[in-house]
Amino acid sequence: MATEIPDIVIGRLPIYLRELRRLQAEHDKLTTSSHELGERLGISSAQIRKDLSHFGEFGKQGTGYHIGYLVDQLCQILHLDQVWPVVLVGAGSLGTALAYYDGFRPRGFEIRWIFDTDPSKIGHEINGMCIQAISELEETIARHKIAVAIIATPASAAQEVTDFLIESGIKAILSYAPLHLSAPAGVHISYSDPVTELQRMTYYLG
Amino acid sequence: MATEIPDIVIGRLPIYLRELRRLQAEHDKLTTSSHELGERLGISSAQIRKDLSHFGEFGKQGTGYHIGYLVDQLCQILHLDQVWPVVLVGAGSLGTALAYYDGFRPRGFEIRWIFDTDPSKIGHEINGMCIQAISELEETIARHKIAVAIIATPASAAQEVTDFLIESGIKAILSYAPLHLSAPAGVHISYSDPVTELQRMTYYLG
DNA sequence: TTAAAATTGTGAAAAGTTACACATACTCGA
DNA sequence: TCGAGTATGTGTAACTTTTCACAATTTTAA
Ligand SMILES: NC(=O)c1ccc[n+]([C@@H]2O[C@H](COP(=O)([O-])OP(=O)(O)OC[C@H]3O[C@@H](n4cnc5c(N)ncnc54)[C@H](O)[C@@H]3O)[C@@H](O)[C@H]2O)c1
Ligand SMILES: NC(=O)c1ccc[n+]([C@@H]2O[C@H](COP(=O)([O-])OP(=O)(O)OC[C@H]3O[C@@H](n4cnc5c(N)ncnc54)[C@H](O)[C@@H]3O)[C@@H](O)[C@H]2O)c1
Repeated sequence: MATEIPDIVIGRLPIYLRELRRLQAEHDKLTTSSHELGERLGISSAQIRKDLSHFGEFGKQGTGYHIGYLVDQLCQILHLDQVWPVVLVGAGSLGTALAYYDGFRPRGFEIRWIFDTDPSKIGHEINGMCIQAISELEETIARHKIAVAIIATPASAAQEVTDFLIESGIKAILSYAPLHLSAPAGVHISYSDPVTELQRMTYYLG
Repeated sequence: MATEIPDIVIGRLPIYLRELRRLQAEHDKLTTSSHELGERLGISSAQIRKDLSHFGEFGKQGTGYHIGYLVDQLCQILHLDQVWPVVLVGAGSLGTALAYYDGFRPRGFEIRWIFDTDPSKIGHEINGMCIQAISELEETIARHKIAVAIIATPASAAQEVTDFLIESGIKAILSYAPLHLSAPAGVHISYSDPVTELQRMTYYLG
């Protein structure tokens, strides 16, 4: 039980959490089962049970899982018992949508600072936040001990931005720029590229 | 060689293609090697060779891969020797950013129609496209034989929209709504949820 | 011409992941 | 209290994916 937990297991926990929250919002039922959860997510119940068993025994035979309790446990495991402050770099059309997005806060994240290099954007406000010059990035991250950043710059700037973020102390980056980023061990990077997702699907279309 | 190719292999091909295009744009070198490509992507060279070997022998011993030729082959495999017309559902802040995004076209996709249910949005233009009522969706998809759609509606509408898209003939959907969607076999669904990505990373942060 | 270097494609081994199936334990109603 | 039903947690088997390592081929340079 104390061995290294596979990344692939960690990756499913947020999905479970998301669906449990939906169950909480929909039903007034207090419990669910690995079978119900799996049914709703297209995942086998055995897999859900095995995944959760890496972290403890959260269920009860005959009954299933208490939804609220499991949500709490998953939040603890994923370190979501706090709101993570987030830095956004790139205040273009995507960055602006992200800055206005109200779906981060209730799930544990909040974009609090926005940076850009375009002098015509610096000083303008987006959703109550002032777009700041990149020159202020390092001190902001240090002062507020920020660990999480989102990159929404063009691909051409993304590696340079990444290097600077990491140098400044950022430990997790979600990048929307369509390229692989290099980072030292200990820094976590996720990607969101709609085109690779679409291309993956068109393989299967005649 | 003629057996079923694993999904996980298909999923890496767009990444290879993306990096090959970057190589094309950067260098004037005409060839690359599995080692160079792997180095740039953080993937082992053996994996790249094995992946490609599912589809044929594209390389040359001692030399590596001709970049242009490999790009062409990957485009053929992924059915990117055409531009796929795409329907966008949901003209909110994210949908608007997507509608303006100029990164789709050069990689094989083009958003051509935008649908929404909000009467105050219908009739307005985004990037030269008129926002249309959902009631026109079915006929548009049929008339233009559209196979690909992007969902950028709130989660609460997404399953209903999905059902309608599929009923109308859509075969591949990229959804930004933060929930699992049900679809019959033969319909492909991909997801983009920044929060699950961030949550996956915070697991590793103290 | 020859030897060293580079590089592929691939069979086989290793590692990782998922599915199976069942002992165990709780619930509910008679 | 009992028996039927439900559902967990898990050891093991089956399957999938990655890595290894090398024969074969081409390039390069002496
Ligand atoms: N627009 C979309 O819908 C969409 C969708 C998916 C992915 N993306 C990707 O997201 C990224 C942003 O897309 P966008 O459409 O918002 O682009 P955009 O051109 O509208 O905005 C990019 C912003 O980044 C800023 N920028 C450039 N260099 C910078 C630097 N070194 N430091 C800080 N800021 C810098 C620019 O000034 C600009 O404000 C791109 O990589 C794009 O490929 C966009
Ligand atoms: N804004 C972001 O940066 C962002 C980032 C990631 C994911 N998302 C997700 O993307 C989706 C859209 O986000 P948003 O911020 O653009 O929301 P939004 O509220 O700005 O826009 C949603 C749009 O969908 C339309 N809509 C509602 N029901 C519809 C229906 N049945 N058919 C067609 N259109 C319908 C609404 O009229 C509205 O125009 C949400 O699910 C959100 O969680 C948004």
